[in-house]
Amino acid sequence: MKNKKIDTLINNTSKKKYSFFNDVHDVARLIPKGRVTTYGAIAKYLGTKMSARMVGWAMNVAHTVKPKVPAHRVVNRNGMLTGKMHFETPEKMEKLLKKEGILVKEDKVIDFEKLLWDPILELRV
DNA sequence: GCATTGACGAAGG
DNA sequence: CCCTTCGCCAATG
Repeated sequence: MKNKKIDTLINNTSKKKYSFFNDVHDVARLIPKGRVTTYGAIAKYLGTKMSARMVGWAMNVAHTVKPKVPAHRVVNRNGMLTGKMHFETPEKMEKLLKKEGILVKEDKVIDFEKLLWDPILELRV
């Protein structure tokens, strides 16, 4: 299986280097409003299933790339907002999520499984 | 260039 | 069922 789906979806055939980060950012930007996904799901989709850490690392620079990546829609496998502290402001993440209709309590996403947007399921061609 | 660390996740105790 | 360990790969010291 190849990651060509992403390339096709984004039509990103520029000279841009296809790095893991870039892919992560691309997938993250494809997350529909009001939905969330997990680091593992993205990693899995990209083929490096076991390296969910790298996804998180990519999120660390998510706010530095041109089109800001909606990192607030990415949570860990428990649906917990583990990365909120790494945002510009910790409150930003929850605020954005709630703004999109996602309920957050105790740093956890309510009905997380229901809102989960798995790229493997949604983007599979 | 080696060692440590990480917004994670699965498996083992 | 909670806690620890290991794996993964890139960045940083």
